[in-house]
Amino acid sequence: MSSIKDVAKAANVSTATVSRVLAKHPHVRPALRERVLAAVAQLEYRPNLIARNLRSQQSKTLGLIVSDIRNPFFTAVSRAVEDTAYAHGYNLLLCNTDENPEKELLYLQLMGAEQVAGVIFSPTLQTLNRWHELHLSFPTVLIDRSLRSGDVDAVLLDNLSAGSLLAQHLLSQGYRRIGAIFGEASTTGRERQRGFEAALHDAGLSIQPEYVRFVRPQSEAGYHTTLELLGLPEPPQVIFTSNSLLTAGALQAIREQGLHIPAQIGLVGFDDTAWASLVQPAITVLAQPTDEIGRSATELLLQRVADPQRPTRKIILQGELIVRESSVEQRGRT
Amino acid sequence: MSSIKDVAKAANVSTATVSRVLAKHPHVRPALRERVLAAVAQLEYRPNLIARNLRSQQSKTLGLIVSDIRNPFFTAVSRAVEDTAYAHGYNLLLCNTDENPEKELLYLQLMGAEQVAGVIFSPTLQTLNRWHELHLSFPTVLIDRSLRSGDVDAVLLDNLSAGSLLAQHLLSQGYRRIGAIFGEASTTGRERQRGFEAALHDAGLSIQPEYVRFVRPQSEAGYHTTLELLGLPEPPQVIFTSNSLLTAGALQAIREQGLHIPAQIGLVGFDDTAWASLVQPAITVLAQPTDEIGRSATELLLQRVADPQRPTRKIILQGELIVRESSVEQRGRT
DNA sequence: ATGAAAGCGCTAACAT
DNA sequence: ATGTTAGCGCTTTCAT
Repeated sequence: MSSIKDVAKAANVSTATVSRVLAKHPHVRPALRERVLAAVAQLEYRPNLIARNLRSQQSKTLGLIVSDIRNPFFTAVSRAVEDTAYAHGYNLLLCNTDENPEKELLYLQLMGAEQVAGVIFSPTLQTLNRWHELHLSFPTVLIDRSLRSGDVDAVLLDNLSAGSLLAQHLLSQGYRRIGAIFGEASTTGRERQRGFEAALHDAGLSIQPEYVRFVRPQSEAGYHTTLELLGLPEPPQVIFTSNSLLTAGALQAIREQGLHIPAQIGLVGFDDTAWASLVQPAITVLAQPTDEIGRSATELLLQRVADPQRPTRKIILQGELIVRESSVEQRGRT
Repeated sequence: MSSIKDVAKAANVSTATVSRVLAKHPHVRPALRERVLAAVAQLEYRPNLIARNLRSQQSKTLGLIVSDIRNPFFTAVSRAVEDTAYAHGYNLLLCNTDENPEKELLYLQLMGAEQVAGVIFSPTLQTLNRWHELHLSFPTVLIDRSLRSGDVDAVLLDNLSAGSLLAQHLLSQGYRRIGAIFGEASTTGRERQRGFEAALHDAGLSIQPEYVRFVRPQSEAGYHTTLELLGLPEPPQVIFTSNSLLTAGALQAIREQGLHIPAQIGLVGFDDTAWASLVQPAITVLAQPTDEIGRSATELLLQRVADPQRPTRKIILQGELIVRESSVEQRGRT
C-alpha cells in the first residue's frame, strides 16, 4: 500500500501539497495538481482513513445499534439508515444487542473507541434509565424507544396514538375480550400498552389483567403466550400484538390450535412486514414508516454532528392503520 | 477523553508501561499494574482504537458487503456473522450494494481504507469476473456466490444439487410444465438453473425457454414475471423461484389472479423464511443453512487472517428440502 | 522490569 | 502557493 509520502515523492512535491490536492484546497497550481493526480492514479494511492481519522479526530462512520436485526422493523430501518448514510458519504458500523444491556454498554464503548461521528441506537429500558451516567463522547439519536423527558435526539413513533388506534379499530369491529401481548424490554411496549388501555377505558371497558401480557419481544414468546391466552377459561376474541415477531408467533399458535381467523379469533399487530399481506387472511397492522424513521434519524444525527449546540429534538412520526381481513367485524359473538 | 498519557501521568509510570498492562504483558510488577489499573478506572480511560489500529496496522473490524439486507437470507447470515464476529472480539462494518458493481467497488475500496481485518462479500457476476484485477489488500471470503475456478475462500450452497433437488421434488409430484424464475445478477441463479435443467433433462423432459426467466432478484420482478408466466397460452402448473423475494412476488401475483395453491398452481422457492411456513398453504422450500453459512464464513475469514498462507478453501453446504403443501401431487392434470 | 523515543499516515499551523 | 514540521494516541523497539 502506497502512502502519501510515496505520492509526494513521485510527484516531486511535499506531502502537504498532496493532502491539499486531495482535500480540494483552492490554492494549488494546476500544474502541481496534475502531477499529484497522476501520481495518485499511477500508484493506485488510497488515503488511509485510519490515519486521517486519527489526525482529524473524526470519522465518516456512523454506528447503528439495534436489538435484533432479524426483526423486520430494524431490518427496514437499517436499510434506510445505510442508504441515507451512504448518500452523505458515511458508512455504518452495525451492532446487535439482543436487548442485552451489557452488550449495549460494550458496543457504546466500542463506538467511542472507534471514534464514530455519531450513533443511532434503540436502547433497552435499563440503559435508558442510566443514560445520563454514560457520558458518551459522541452524539446519539434514539430510535424506536426513548424517555419522555430525556434530553436526547430521537425519532419515534407516536406509540400512544398507535396503540389507541389499533385498539379502537378492534373495538369498532365489535371485539370486547381482547388479549394483548407487549414487548417487555422497551419503553415502546409500555407506551403501546398505555394507548391500548386508554382506548379500552374511553370505550367504558375495564382492563382484565389476565388478558394483558408483557414478554420478550420474540416469536417464541408470542407463540407460547398466545397458547396461554387461548387456554383461558374465557379466551379472548382477538389477539393484539405489539411487534411483528410476536404477531408471527401468535399466528403460528392460532394455526396450531386449528382456529380460523377471523371467524374464531382475530389477530392484529405492528409493522407492515412482507408476510403480513401475504398470509391469508391478511393481517391488520399498524404500519410504521420505517423508511422515514431511518432517514430522519440519520439526518437528525448528521445535523447534530454538524452543530452539537443545537437544541434537542424529538421527531414523532404517526403510524398508519392498515385494515385487512384478520380483524373483521364479529357479529353475534359473546 | 483521557489518553494513555493521562493515565501514565496519574499512575506515575511511562506510557509504555500502561500499554503493557493493557496488553497483558507478563513482565510488569504487580504494584505498577495495580497503579495503572486504578488510574484507568479512575479516569475512565478507553483506548483509542483508531490510534491503536494506525500503529499496529490492523483492526478488529470485519467488513460485510451484501447485496440487499432486506433479503431474509442476508439478514439471517448477517446476524450469524455478527454473532460469530462478536464472539471473537470483532465488529462489523456493514454495506449494502443493491447488486450495483460500482457500489461494490467503492465499498471494497472503503474496506481497504478502513483497514479492516477481512471482508465477507456476496459479489455480482461482474465484480467476480474482474476479481483478479482488484488486488485487494485484505483477505476475503465470498458467500452465496463464487466462481467455480476462483482462487478465493468461499462458503457456498451446493446450488446445483439444491436446484436439482427442488426440481426433482416437483417432477416426483407429477408436475410437467414448470415455470422458473432465477436471479440474473449472480452465479447463484445460474447454478440453480443448471441444477433445475439437469433434473428435467434426467427425467427426459425438454426445456421450454419461455418458461425460464432471469430477472432482478427482487419481489417486484417475481410479481411481474409470474403474471407473464400465468398469462402464457399454456401456463405452467407450478412456479419455481430461486430466492425468497421472488417467491413473495410470485405468491402475490398468484393470489391476485385468484388462483388456488396447490389445486390450480404450485409454488416452491428457496430459503425457509419466517413467512414460508406461515402462509397457507405453507410453501415448499429449499432451505439454506443460513446460520452455518454466516458462522463458517466468519471462521474461515478469521483463520485466513491468522494465516494468510493457508491454501484456499471452499466450504460447500447442502440445502434441505422442506416439503409443505404448496407443491402437493397433482393428479389428473394435463 | 521500566522508560525514552521513534513512527504508523495523515492534516494543518506556521514559515517562506 | 508550497514546504517544513509538529503531533493525533498508540505500540514497540532499544536502552538501561
